[in-house]
Amino acid sequence: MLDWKWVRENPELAETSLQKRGFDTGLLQELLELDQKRRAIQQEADVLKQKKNEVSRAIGQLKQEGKDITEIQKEVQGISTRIKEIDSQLKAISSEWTEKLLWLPNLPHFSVPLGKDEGDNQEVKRWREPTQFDFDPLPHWDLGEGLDIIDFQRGVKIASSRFAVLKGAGAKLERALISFMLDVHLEKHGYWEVFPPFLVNAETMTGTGQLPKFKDELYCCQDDLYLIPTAEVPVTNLHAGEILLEEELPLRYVAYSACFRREAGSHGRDVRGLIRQHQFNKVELVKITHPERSYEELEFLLLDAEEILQLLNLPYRVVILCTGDLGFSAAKTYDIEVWLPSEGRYREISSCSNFETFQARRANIRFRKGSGKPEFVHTLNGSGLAVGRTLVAVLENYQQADGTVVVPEVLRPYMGGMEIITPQFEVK
RNA sequence: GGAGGGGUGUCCGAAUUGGCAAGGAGCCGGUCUUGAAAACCGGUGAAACCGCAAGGUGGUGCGGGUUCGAAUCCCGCCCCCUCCGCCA
Repeated sequence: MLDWKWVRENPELAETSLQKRGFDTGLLQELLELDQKRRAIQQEADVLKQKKNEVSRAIGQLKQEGKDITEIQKEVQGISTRIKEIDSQLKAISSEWTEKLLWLPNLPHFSVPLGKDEGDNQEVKRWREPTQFDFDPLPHWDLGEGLDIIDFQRGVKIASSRFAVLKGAGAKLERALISFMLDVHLEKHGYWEVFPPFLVNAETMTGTGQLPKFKDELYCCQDDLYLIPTAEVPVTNLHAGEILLEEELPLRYVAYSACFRREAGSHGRDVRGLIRQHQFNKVELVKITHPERSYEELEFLLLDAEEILQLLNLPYRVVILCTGDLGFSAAKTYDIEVWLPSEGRYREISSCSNFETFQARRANIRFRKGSGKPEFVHTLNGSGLAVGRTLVAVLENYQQADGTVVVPEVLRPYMGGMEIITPQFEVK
């Protein structure tokens, strides 16, 4: 949610800023008009209410003095009726305005490069060169099936397309990656671990910006509950409606969760393999910071996520998303992309964003400076990392000519000392 | 799921025969002090909204209703606690 006072005072700036995203500014105009109407109606209502309150107080006085109140009572009855009419108008226009405001995206930070789509994203860093092979590297789905550690067919059978089953060393590798990532962020980077609910209510989904606009991307359950598309949602909303102390900022959380996405708009993309699943695991970093320090915290967050890939010795690059490719709620986003030999290109494995006050306003997360008025915090998050895609990257980058896969050294303690994944065929 | 109790600010907590939401803690300023603490004095302390301002609206878990006027009365819902039932 944008700072509406600022928008009202700077409508042209808001408009050009939204245009940079390629966002149609018709909605902004509608909101500005509604806002004007709303204020006019509220002023009318407030004057009448003031009158009503004065008269009501006078009635109380007169009654105590034992005087007759029938005349004055009749007079104020008319006012009350009128107030009810205006109030219902006000309520209608206010809720229309509030609902529409939730559809307006965040404004890009000034440092975000101008651009139309992902083709205009700018590479800002590259770590190690793409892995070289003296044989033709296989895609992870062939490796996974050859080693019998990924079962795509049975995933589809028991659920639907875009579901897979990890087996044996594959399941263990997934679990090892989760534990490894959590431990690095806990022990080395000083985050605090939380294990959140995977189902949340509509209010929580609205707080981080998934609702109302992206309802089609979510799995809805009964009882007004939704499956989370990322741990960002429950973790950021932990402090919804709260007033934090300035001294306790920044709050830094790391959370493992399964993530559930309908992928409604991506038919035909990444249909093979584990890259785009309806359910996947992710270790998420979330920071709640002082507004003055959020951008330096974003840089550190990015480094924390990058370090996982460095420890795994996987080649990657970092890009900054241009205005046209920026997500709905973000003011600035870095994507980390890992090298995938089978595709011969880098693929997104982490997205690190600063949302400034956009989510804090929706979820009403504030902090208090001394005894001053509460102010909105800045919220940030980033994948640290997407586990399924990391597993893909490990399989593809660590594969050998015979179809076996070397276990990265840092993961061996989590794999019972296993050094090479070889075919197991426990269950056929 | 059933029965009972509860939900008031940053925190504690009063007011429920309808009539401006007590009091305290905290916080800020001051007096005193070498400094601090304590004490005392004053201020502040209820989201949010409207207004250039003065000020106003609003505000007692949420949403409605009755009334000139609702924390208080009525209806619906949510959450917490205790007990019962069920359950990993």
